Amino acid sequence: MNARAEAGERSANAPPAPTFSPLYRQIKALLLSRLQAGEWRPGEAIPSEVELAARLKVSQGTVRKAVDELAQENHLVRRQGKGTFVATHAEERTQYRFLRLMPDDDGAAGRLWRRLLECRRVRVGAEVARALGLRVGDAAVQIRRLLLTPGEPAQPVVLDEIWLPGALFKGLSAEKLANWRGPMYGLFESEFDVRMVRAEERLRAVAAGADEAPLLGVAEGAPLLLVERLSYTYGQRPVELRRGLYRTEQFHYRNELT
Amino acid sequence: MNARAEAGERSANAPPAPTFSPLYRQIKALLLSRLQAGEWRPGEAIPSEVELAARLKVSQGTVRKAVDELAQENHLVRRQGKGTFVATHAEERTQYRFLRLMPDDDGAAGRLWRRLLECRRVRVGAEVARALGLRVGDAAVQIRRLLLTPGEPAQPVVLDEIWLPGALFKGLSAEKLANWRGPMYGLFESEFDVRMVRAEERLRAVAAGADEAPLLGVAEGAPLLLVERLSYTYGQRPVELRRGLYRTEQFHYRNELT
DNA sequence: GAGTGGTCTAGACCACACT
DNA sequence: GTGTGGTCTAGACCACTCC
Repeated sequence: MNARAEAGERSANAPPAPTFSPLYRQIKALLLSRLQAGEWRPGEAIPSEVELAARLKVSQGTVRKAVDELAQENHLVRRQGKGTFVATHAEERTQYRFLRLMPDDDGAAGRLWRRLLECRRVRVGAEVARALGLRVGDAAVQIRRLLLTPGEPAQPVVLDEIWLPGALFKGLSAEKLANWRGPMYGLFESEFDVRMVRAEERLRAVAAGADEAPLLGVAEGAPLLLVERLSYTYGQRPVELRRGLYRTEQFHYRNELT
Repeated sequence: MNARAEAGERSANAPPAPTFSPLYRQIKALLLSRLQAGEWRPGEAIPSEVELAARLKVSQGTVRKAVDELAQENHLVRRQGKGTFVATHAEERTQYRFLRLMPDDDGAAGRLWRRLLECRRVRVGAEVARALGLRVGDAAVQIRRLLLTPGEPAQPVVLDEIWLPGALFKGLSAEKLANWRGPMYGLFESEFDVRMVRAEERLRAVAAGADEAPLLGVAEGAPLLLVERLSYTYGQRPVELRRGLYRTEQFHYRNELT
């Protein structure tokens, strides 16, 4: 594809084009579609700005603006002197990008331990189906796990329940999950080619139910923070539903408003 | 000040300057300091890019990059064909910028009604003093209010408790608050020259206490979402502490993760 | 038409990383 | 040294707003 040609069409048309978009946005869209197609893997470098500019027959400044926006949106990571890389959840820098839970005292946040409770294939009900864009009865992987404070005695902090579309996560098993070191989203990237690019969360306060209370070590009826997360991959496609119950006596959910 | 001269010094020094910062960041800092000094009021236009470029003896592109970042950080608002304006909380577009509470069903969010419960001058205790950077015993304004669903019967949704440094909010009274239409932060801008620039929130689930439960129309011990907000003005200076208790049966706290 | 921000270009030079 | 991203410039032209 030649982005410049498209730009030419744009300006050539007499009436104000209804779908006008500047050249750098066309290039941004092109790069996004290549990322979506998996042309470069997470952590890999994309071609340099000068090379992209030469190939697309535009100036380096135009490529730069496109890449700037993609970096801003966490699709790419720029590293001066080295190149521009596809963002990944498997790196120190961006690990737990989506985790907003923080210990009250300290900011550095000693990481939490994981304990897998369950991982099985299920058929989805109406609610999960709607959220993930599936049909009722479609296959899904359901995971339940605990996050606990490190050390002894380990205190449970989070009870997560996760649903993933079965079609995308074919070989996912309890064993794979248990043996994986690092963030779960890193596993999704490397084993299933699913990259989370953004997520929406809805928070509520709820009372602990009879099922959850013992797992979290609280009394039935104790207040818990319910965090419902819907994660999206490229193209606004939802690929993970997560329902977390957080104990917030020693931890809090941190948010920055700008 | 001549930004260019500073840039000259920077490059002239033989050793790598420890405080190196690119020209556009110096200009950004300059503009920020002028905003902080109140040179232009919220909603007013700042000088055009060409004018700033001429005055500062830099190219328009450099000014543009500085303004771009300030717009990104919500200090300025660009309007094509009109100019660049100082951001304000008093506008339709940015009203309730910091309010993340949403009704479950609908996205458009019918706005909530306010009922002022209390507004009085107090001396701050240790906790509030620390948060606001005051000394124990310093003066503060304490506000308590309810947010309720519109219509009849009105359902209480939020119980807010707010502390403001007394020195900054000298003439603030229950009357002023009650008569004000529009967002509270708009009142702070126009009457007290205090502009909220960013905020940090900490969320927890708590049980309704004996004091709050009747005000919110819930049973004692019912789960509530506790939202503690610390708002900052220019220069990382904290100027508001807010402690909100949210009922989340029909509403939720919405957050976007990127 | 005049003035504003928005896009695009081409070229120079700087800062950083690898080799 | 070579190649990468980062900064800065100067100038052209486009899109939008208001008069």
